[in-house]
Amino acid sequence: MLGRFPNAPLISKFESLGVSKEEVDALLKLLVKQSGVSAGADIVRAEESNDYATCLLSGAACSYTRLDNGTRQIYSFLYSGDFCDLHRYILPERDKTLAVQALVDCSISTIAHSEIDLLLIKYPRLHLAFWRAAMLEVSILRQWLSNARQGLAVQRVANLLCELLVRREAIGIASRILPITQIDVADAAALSAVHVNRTIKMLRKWNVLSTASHAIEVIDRKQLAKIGGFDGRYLERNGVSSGRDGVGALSGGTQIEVRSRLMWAPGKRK
Amino acid sequence: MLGRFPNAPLISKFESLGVSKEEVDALLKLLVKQSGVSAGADIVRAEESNDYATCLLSGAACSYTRLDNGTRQIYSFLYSGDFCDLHRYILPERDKTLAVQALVDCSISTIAHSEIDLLLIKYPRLHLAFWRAAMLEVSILRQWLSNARQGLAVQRVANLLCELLVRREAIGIASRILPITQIDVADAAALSAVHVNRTIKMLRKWNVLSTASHAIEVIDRKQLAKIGGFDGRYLERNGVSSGRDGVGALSGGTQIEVRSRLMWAPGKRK
DNA sequence: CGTAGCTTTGAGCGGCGTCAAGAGCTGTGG
DNA sequence: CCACAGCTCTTGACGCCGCTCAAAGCTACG
Repeated sequence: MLGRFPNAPLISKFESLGVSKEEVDALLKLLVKQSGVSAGADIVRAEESNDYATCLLSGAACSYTRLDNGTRQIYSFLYSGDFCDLHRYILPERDKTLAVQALVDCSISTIAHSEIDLLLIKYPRLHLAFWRAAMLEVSILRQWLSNARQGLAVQRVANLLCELLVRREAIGIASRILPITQIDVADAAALSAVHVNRTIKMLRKWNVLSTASHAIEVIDRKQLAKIGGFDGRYLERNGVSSGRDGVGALSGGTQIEVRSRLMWAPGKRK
Repeated sequence: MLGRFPNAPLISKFESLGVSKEEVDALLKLLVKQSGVSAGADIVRAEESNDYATCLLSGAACSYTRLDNGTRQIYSFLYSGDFCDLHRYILPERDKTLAVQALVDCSISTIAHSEIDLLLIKYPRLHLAFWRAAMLEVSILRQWLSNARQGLAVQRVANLLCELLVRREAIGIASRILPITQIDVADAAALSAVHVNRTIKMLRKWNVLSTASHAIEVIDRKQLAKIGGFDGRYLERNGVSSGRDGVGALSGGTQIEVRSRLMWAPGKRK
């Protein structure tokens, strides 16, 4: 699952952000040291400053902070091709409490800040792409903010699951089984784990999720999008609407079950 | 109040983002057509695409969307020197429902997208500053997300008022009377107007806000920051911590009452 | 086969929304 | 100068969603 074309998602992402193939290649050449991170471990640790940036090559992660009372607040999900800690390049003195944790087994790569300096000067379109990516993050965060404040628990959970589905598809993973624990969902939707469970129970009763216990498997995506009020357009990287029916990429789509890792991540999580 | 040095906040903002005086001047020369917007009117309208960007020279505004049920969702506040619609330059096909509304009387100026193209090429540090500003927005949105999900209404309102205080000071307004209606606070904190009122009532009883009815006047800023769990560092533009006591710029500070417009804006708001 | 972590289910409660009504302030038109 | 309209602010009663506490069943793994 991990092998084959580890750089494909990164390439397609940057091309959709307006970067030429030559420029992406220049970036790839500097992403040298690859390494693995097991599920539950931190990819970027809080209160630690690096002189390099980290790029997620495969797997899935989340950015989060740990509050005083111990709760983990998830702010966003990261997938193949996403940089984890560019804020530490551009604003090194800020967001020191923000960390990134692997949700499943991941492989990552790093690039020195000094190399980025040179890249930006040499390739203005790459520079523009980074700005675009930041603006996309703003857009996604607005969506999360809206989702967090508005509506019932069912809507919030449904919306979250829809985003996960679409973002996984964007990098070529078509499984309808989401490799995420209910606790992760709780921290991302800002609900208690108990109530997330009750909510999922309802979605199962409505035949939107599979009744197969111990896994989150989406059966009826359209219904899920309807419940969550999900509009996938905010996720499309190139900003060009694909002209679908208002639920983003959630219409049809073939499915290739990738059951490699679905639940029960060993998790050295605290 | 508006006159004198209309560009001062913009200059200081971009200088703190690492732009040289010469580059700011180049930007200023292109910000030509100035105009006024009265309180309650839209500065940027939803579902309208422009070929220019708008910069707020004076006053205060908020970015928002209108939900299906009619509620106004406020995502951020804008002050002097902030650009209102750069997302339409960098991602023209997205966030079409996002609008910007003047909270008080404002003066604005515009710059053509084509001019920005040229500026970015000629002045890479300006380009970098725009990226930095976007990252700052991400940082602020994370704070709002955290604030929206965590804690009680009192904390959320207190946190919001603290941000308003600090951001107004950052552009030289030292008044402790906030020119904002309780309804605006409600839409920004995602609470009902009724409950915001009750919350303010409590803060008044605790001598954190003035009991002077019909205006939000902060008396005890330290207490307010404590209640709201406010850490002003996320607002500092240059990213360099000023080494204060953990409540950002909320320590002391002279006050110059600027009562020009405080409440009871006529408001053609729907 | 025991332990650790995730999931499931129940009981009770409290914060915040909703609905409703009234009062205060401002600007407008007669 | 007064009346009116249209805000915003204020206050009360009531109901519900989601949190907390608590305990038990499942799955994986050493």
